Amino acid sequence: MAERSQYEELSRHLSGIGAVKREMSRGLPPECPPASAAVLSLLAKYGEMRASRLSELMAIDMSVTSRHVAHVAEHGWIGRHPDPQDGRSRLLRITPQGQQLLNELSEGVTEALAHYLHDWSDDDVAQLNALLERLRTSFGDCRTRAPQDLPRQTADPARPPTREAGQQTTAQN
Amino acid sequence: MAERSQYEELSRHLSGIGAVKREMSRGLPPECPPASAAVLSLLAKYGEMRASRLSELMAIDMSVTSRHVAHVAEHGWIGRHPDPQDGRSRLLRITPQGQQLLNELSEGVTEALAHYLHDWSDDDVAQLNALLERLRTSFGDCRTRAPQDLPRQTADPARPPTREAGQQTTAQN
DNA sequence: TATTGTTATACTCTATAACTATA
DNA sequence: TATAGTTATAGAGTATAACAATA
Repeated sequence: MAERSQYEELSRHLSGIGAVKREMSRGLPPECPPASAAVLSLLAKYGEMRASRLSELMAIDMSVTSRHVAHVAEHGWIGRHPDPQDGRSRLLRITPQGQQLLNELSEGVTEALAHYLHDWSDDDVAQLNALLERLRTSFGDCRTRAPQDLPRQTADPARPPTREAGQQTTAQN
Repeated sequence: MAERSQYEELSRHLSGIGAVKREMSRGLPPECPPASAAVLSLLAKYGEMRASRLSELMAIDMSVTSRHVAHVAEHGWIGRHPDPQDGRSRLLRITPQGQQLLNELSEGVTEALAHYLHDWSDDDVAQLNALLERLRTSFGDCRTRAPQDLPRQTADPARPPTREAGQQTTAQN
C-alpha cells in the first residue's frame, strides 16, 4: 500500500506518458497509424486469433478493433480466414507483407529507443517492462473481476455521476 | 544498452498503457475531461505559469494547450492574469474552485489506484514512478537537444518519409 | 522581425448504439 | 435468445497553418 502523494504522482505520469507514445509514433509511415502497428505486433507475438481476443489484448471496444482490423486487412497486412469452430468469427493472421512491414517498424522502434534510452542499462529497461506489465495486469484483473465495484467520484449525490455513463452530451464543447 | 526484443516489448507496453489511462479517466466527472484534470494538476504542483510552459510540461502543441486552458478557464477553475513581464502572455493560476475540484479528483484517483494496486508495495509504486519520470526525461532531453537528428523510417528512399510531415491526406481513410 | 497565443481545419483513437449473421 | 462482428455517429486529443497582438 502506497501513500497518497505517490498515487497522485503516478496519475500525473500516466497522463504524461502519452507524449512518449506520440514521439515514438512520429517515426511510423503515414499509411500505418499506431493502432495498425499495434495490431500487427500482437498478431506476430501471439499468433492468429479472433477479433474478440485482439480486442481484449488491446483493451478497446470490439467496434474499434473492427475498424483497425479492416484497415490493416485492406492494406494486405493481415488475412481473415474462416474459423472452423464458429461461423461468426474469422481468424486473423499476419501476412508475409505484414510481417515484413512489422520488421521494418521494429527496426525503427529499436533505433529510436536505442537513441532516446542510450544511457539506460539492459536491467533498467527490463525493470520498466516488468512494472508496466504488472500495471496492466493489476488493472485488467480488477476490471474483469469486479466491473462495477470500483471507487468512483459518486460519493457526492448532488453531482452527476461519472463520464462512463452514456450521456456525455451533457458537456457542452 | 538493452536488447532489441526488450525495446520491442517496451514499445508494446507503451501502446498498451493507454488502457490504464482510459480506465483511470472513467472516474472523472463529465465536465472535466482528462486534459483539464492534467492542467489543474500541473498548475497546483508547479504554481502559476504561462501557457507556453504548460505546453512544455504536457509536451503538446501550444494550440492544443490553448484550448485546454480555455476550457478550464470557462469553468472558473483557473484565472488568467496579466503578465507584467510580457503583454502577450497571461499567467495561469488555479482558483479556489479549481483547487477544490482537484482535491476531489485526487481523492478519486487515490481510491482507484489503491483499489487496483492493492498488492503493490510503497516501494513498487515509487520504483515505477522513478522509471516513468526518467523515461520522460530521456525523451524530453533528446527532443529539445536534437529535434531532427532522430532515427526514422526514412532509410528506404522509395517510400514516403514519415507521418510527421504535413501531408497526411495521402492516407485514404 | 520574432514570439505568444488563438482559431480553423483535419486526423486518430475511442465508445455507444443499432444492426447483421451465426450459435 | 445470445454472441461475434460491422457500421454510423459522436466526443476527446492532437497537429498544422493562418492569424492577431505584442516584443
